[in-house]
Amino acid sequence: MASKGATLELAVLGLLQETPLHGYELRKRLNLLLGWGRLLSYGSLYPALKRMLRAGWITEVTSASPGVSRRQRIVYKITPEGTKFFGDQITEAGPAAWEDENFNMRFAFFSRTSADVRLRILEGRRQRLQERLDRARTTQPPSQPGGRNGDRYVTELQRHSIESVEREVRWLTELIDAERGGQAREAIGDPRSRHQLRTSQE
Amino acid sequence: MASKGATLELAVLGLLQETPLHGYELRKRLNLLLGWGRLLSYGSLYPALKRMLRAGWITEVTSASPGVSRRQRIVYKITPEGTKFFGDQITEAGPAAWEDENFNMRFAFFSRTSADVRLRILEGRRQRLQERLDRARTTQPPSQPGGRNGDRYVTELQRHSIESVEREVRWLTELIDAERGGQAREAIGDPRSRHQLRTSQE
DNA sequence: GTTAGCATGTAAGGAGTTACATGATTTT
DNA sequence: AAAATCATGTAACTCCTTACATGCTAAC
Repeated sequence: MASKGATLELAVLGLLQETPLHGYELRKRLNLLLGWGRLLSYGSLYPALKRMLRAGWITEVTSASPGVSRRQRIVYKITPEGTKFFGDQITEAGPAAWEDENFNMRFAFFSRTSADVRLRILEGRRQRLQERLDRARTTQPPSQPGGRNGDRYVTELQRHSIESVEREVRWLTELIDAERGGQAREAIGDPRSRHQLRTSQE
Repeated sequence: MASKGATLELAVLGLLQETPLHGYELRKRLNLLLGWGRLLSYGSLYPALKRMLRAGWITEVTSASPGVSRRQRIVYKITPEGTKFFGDQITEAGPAAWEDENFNMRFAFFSRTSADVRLRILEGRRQRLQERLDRARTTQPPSQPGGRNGDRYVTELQRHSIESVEREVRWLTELIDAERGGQAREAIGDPRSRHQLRTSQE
């Protein structure tokens, strides 16, 4: 039953793994983490938290210690079962991991993913996009299906879409190289790499 | 009632405007037109066609003339009411037109949209993306909300997302310039332009 | 004291998917 | 004759949004 689209649940567990949080704060962080489009609504989040409570992945800890703020809030903590579920899901490098809706979330939690799983997810994602490109390139050239061949705007839209996907493929390739380079360097002790992940200044 | 998400309906009407089609073929064309991700399912398309029949936007024309293929198929034709509805919707240059889910479809039918509406939709879309960028840039720098500041992968994901949006903004700017250039050139009779839409070879 | 933002929820409904069910036609 | 693909649908379900409803607390 919990095999399909547990994206939201997983993201919540991922955040709670770092620190307990209440719903309102959770929503803000989820919007930063997942959402480059629509914002998550409360009507989506709170019922999800209820489901997760019932599943035993999280527990309510009504903020009893009015330390910083005396505002009462319902704080959620991850349970050992929740940690296990998160670990299991995040470790799975199957199709679910490289679908459009899930990939970004999986990527965001890559720090808690082993190197080989990271690599397989990145490669699976690239494969998926590559297939999409192949389909697009073969169905496009002959004649637009929109009646007369080659509506200017339709053509331009498709050109831009293809370019966007190509760009993402290049990005993934760089990341894959970096992952492989990282592994190789770990193995042979070489700190250099051209395709490194940009590290934050510190 | 028909103000919200009539994306699928509109796309169907747009295609039927060119030529009558049956469901199966419609799906294939919609997938090319709209879908750079998920494929439209029959469970979504056929009920939509039923709704549109009830609304009076299309009519069934059971393929009585077995010309090319003697296979019987249900062909849908757009009605005058459907044409009117499509025209009204496609003319509206409001927020609905530059949302993520709708923009591509609106763009795909730009050939049937007047120049001023095209321009307003492109500008609205660019504005929307610009706001998204501003939000992203201001909430990002100080310290990641994910606990310790700057998880490498989260940072990389956000960098790539911002770059993607920036790229789309540049694309829109080029298109806007092209539209304005086109209008200006029409007015003053100058055939030159650097930011022209790529035209198909013919 | 009133506005803005924090905080938690529920009910109704929209939009789509998956899985199922069926059968005709074309290609191999 | 079998397999692929064309073609049309329905039922159950998932996931999410909108709109509503409520009340606290901090800042101006």
